[in-house]
Formats: sequence, C-alpha cells, structure tokens
Amino acid sequence: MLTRQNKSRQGANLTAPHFTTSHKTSQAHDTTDGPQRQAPQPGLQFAPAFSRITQDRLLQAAVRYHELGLSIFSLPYRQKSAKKRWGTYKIAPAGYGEVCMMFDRKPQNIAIICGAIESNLVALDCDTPKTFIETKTQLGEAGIQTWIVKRNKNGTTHDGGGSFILRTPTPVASKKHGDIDIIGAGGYFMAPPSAHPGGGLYYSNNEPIARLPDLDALGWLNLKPAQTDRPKQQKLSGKAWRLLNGDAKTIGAYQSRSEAEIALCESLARAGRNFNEVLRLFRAYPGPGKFREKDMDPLEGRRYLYMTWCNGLDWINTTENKATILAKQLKSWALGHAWRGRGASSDRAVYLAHCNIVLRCGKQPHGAGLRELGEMAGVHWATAGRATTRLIKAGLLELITESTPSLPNIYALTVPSEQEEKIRAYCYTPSHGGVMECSSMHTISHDIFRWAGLNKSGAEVWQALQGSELTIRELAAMTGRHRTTVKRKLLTMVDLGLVENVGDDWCIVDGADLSAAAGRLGTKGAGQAQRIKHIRDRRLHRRVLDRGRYY
DNA sequence: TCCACTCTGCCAGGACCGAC
DNA sequence: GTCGGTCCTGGCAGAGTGGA
Repeated sequence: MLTRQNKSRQGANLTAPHFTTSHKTSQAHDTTDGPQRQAPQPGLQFAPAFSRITQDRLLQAAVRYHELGLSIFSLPYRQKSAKKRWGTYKIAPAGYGEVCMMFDRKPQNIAIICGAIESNLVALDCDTPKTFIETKTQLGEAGIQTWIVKRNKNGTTHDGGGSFILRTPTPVASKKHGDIDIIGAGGYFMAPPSAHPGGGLYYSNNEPIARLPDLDALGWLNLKPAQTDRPKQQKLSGKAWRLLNGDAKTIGAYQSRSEAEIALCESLARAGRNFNEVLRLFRAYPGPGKFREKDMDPLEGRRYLYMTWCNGLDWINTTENKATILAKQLKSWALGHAWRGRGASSDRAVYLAHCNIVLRCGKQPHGAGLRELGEMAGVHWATAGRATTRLIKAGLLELITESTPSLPNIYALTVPSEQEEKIRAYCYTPSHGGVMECSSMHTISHDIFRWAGLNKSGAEVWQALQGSELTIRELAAMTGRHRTTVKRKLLTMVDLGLVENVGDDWCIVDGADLSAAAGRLGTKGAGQAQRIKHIRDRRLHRRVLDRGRYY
C-alpha cells in the first residue's frame, strides 16, 4: 500500500510515470523500439502480461498522475469505453482518497481526461507509424520533447502509432487532423499501465509533459480553444470581480497580495464556489498576481492556492461577525418556538429566508428581493412581501432603505425588546447552525409544502414529526397550528402514504417520498417553475426599463 | 362540520436610483 | 447620458384557517 510519505516523495519529481511492459523495469529503452522487441506474438493471451504489474504499481501510477494534477478515472480492465458516468471528473478531479479507492482493489485501466481544469491536456493520437514518426519529427523541429504513450503491437490496426501528451495554456477543442486524433476538452486517453482490448499494455517514455506557450506553437495542427462555460457572474460580488480582474485600487486596500487572494477565496467560498471552480477562476483571470507567479509551475500553483483557500475557509469558520451570530440565534429561536396565528407559517418561512440571507452574505443590513425571498421560502413573491410587512410590524425586521427600481429593500434583523431575553437564550452552538437547520430550510421550500400542496402548516407538522411520535394535541402545541389544521394535514399525509397513526400517536412512514407525494398533489416542479418565471420577469423588466414604459 | 374571515396566487400598471 | 436592476399597490377568485 502506498504511504503518504511515499506519496510526497513522488511529488518531488514532475516527470510523467515511466512504465515498461517487462518486469525488468530497469531496462532502458527507446520509445519506439524497446517495448516492440518484447511484443507478444499475435494470438497469444495477454492476461499473463498484466499479472506482472502488481496492484501496487497500478495504484502507484494512479497516485502519480493525481500528483501531477491530472484528472483520472478508472475503466474496466482491457476496455477503452467508460461504463460509468465520468463527466464530473472533468469539472472536479478525484481526490487522493477516491483515487486510492478506484485503483486499490482490482485490475483496472486508467483514463486521463484532456482539457480538465487542472491540466489542460491535449493528446495527439497518431493512428499509424507514419503519422507518429512525422509528428515526432515536427515536434522535434519545434524543440518540443514530451510525454509519449504507446502500446505493444497486437496485430490490430494502429500498431506502431502512439500519443504525444502536451499541456496547453487553455483547453483545446477536439478534432480530427488527417490520421491524428486531437483529443482535447471532453476527451480522454488510455494511460500506462492500462491494457488494450486487443491485447498489449500501454507504456510511456520517461519525459515530462511539455507545456506549450500558446496554441500557435503547433501551428500545422491549427489548434482551436475549446468553448468553456462562463462563470456565473451574477453571483459574485463587485469586489470579488475587481480582485479577479486585478484592479490595483482594490488590491491595494490589502496589506499584501496574499491577503487579497485570501479575501478573494473567502468571497468565492461565500458565493458557493468549490475549490476546483476557484482554481479555474484564478487561472482564467489575472487576480492579485501572486498565484499567477506560483502557477508558473502548475503543481506549485495548485498547492499555493489550496493553502490560500484553506486560510479563507478558516477565516469564515473562525471569525463569525456579530451579524452572523445574531442571525444564527434568531434562526434557532424561529425554529424552536411555535408561531401562532393565521399566516404565521408563511411568516416563519420568510423570516428564516431573511436569516439565511444574512448568514450567506455575513453582514447586515441585508438586501432582500421579494422574488429571492419567495424562492427561498417556497411562496409567491407577493406573499413574501406581505409576510415581510407583517414581520416589520411585529418588530422582527426593520426596513432600513426602501427599494429602488434597480435595488431591493434593505432590511435589518431586529430583536424586539419583549423577546430579547428569550432569543438570547437561544445561544448559538455548532449544533444549532449545522445540518439540522439546513434540512429545515430545505424542507420548508420543498414542492410538497407549496400552496395547493401541504402548505407551510403542513411543513411545520412534518418537521415536528421528524424522529418523534406525537399526538394531535402535542403537534398543535409544538407548531402553533390549530388542532383542526393539524388533523387535516395529517389525514392528507396519510392519504399520500407519508404518515401513519398508532393509537393516538402519529409518526412518519419509513421511506416516505415527499417528491412522489408532490407529484400526486400537482405541486411537483413548482419551485423550478417559479425560478424560471422570475428569470422571465426580470428579463421583461429590463426591456421595460430600456423602453421606459410598459406596452 | 360549518362559516366568516384571512391569506395566497395571479395579474396589470406604474415608478427611479446608483454606478460608470 | 446610459445601463442595469425590483418593488409596490390594488383587485379578484378561491383556498386555507380558526373558532364556534
């Protein structure tokens, strides 16, 4: 088994793994003739050849590729086609643990993804010996020596061909160029020590992967950049964009470029980006600059950014500001007591949405659009507006700044004096702010708890029943809903197969499926439809503003 | 179980501010 | 000056809710 110590030692050498097809691993050979001398005779079975490559060597190779920043995944032994979904590895390469899980158990083939965000690899797959030699010559004339992957002859077509693996500044589009398959973004190639379906193992030379300064370096191939997804700009703050774009004034507000990059990571994390997305953004934009310097060596750049990212996360986790702490206290309070009165269920859902917005942006006063509140609470935006008005009247919210046609209302969470003692008693602890509350918000906005479904009062009954067997009287006391309402909801839930009653107690049925129940009530997809409608509304609004009038 | 009242969803129409 | 943005009010129909 590979130890972490071994792993770090391997990381010191940036050359690609070198594999021979013989157990005599010390035997030096040229890329084109060495292994061919050992090529098995046609018709022989090749399984014994693989048996000389131990499971540890397969795992070692996989970890080595991982260390090089390549995105890999497993294929069935002696197969080239993926039998499982591998698209996620294009976006988020497998971590060290996952790589070990994939290659630690049985013989597998290794696939390396081209155009993946860390590597920007391109493979020039030459089908014939002639094309292979021509390409090798042209690369040599251009002063490019790089990692080459070949396989033993097995009597099939393409014997004598091979792949040249290169790094490019940007992902390259896949295409066919004569007898060369240019495997770029979205494709993958077989890596040593994989086994070809027709027999024979893949092996490689002992060269590092060459990095092209630009796509014109291989002018005769006319490489084109791949179309990549644009980042979701609307979710990033203006400050984050200024930092990403290397705005000197914004960066100058920090004591160092490192601090600016930590702040940028923190902002991206708050916007819901994961590390791989952040890495892609840092590579796509100039940023404060220090990462760019480190990224001259991609492995070093990745390590540096990972440390910066961890520092940003640490900051978020350890330095909660007053607004965040208050929001968590208020959220715990809102979830922990019964809200009484008509409309209280919606008020509670909208109030929790306000708290979540404060937690998300880490500050208050906070801007909250009615459509956003509606989507988060699972109600119509007009309902969210009316609920917000009631919350203001109740002293739970304060309207700081009225909306403009382009900016939403600005609110502040407030603590009514008569409630202050109770709310402060809901001291925030990690158990209050974790999974339980996330799932609560997720439940409230579920399609089944929409209007014409079980509604928000149904959501409260459902939440109260989580892990408990309760009577109608107890449920009414816990939720603040009238016992008639509680009974109605329970009977509907029984019809939907969500709950059952044993004597006076009611409990959730094992395996209850909220989505299926939403389908039966006709509310399935309501949240998605609402989001789509809001997108249309905003588009229409923009046109109206452009015209200056409605018609 | 029934009824009165409240709330919701939907629609139409109208209005402006801050950043660059 | 241009651009990019959301909220509010009022009315209507019908569902949801609380209480008798």
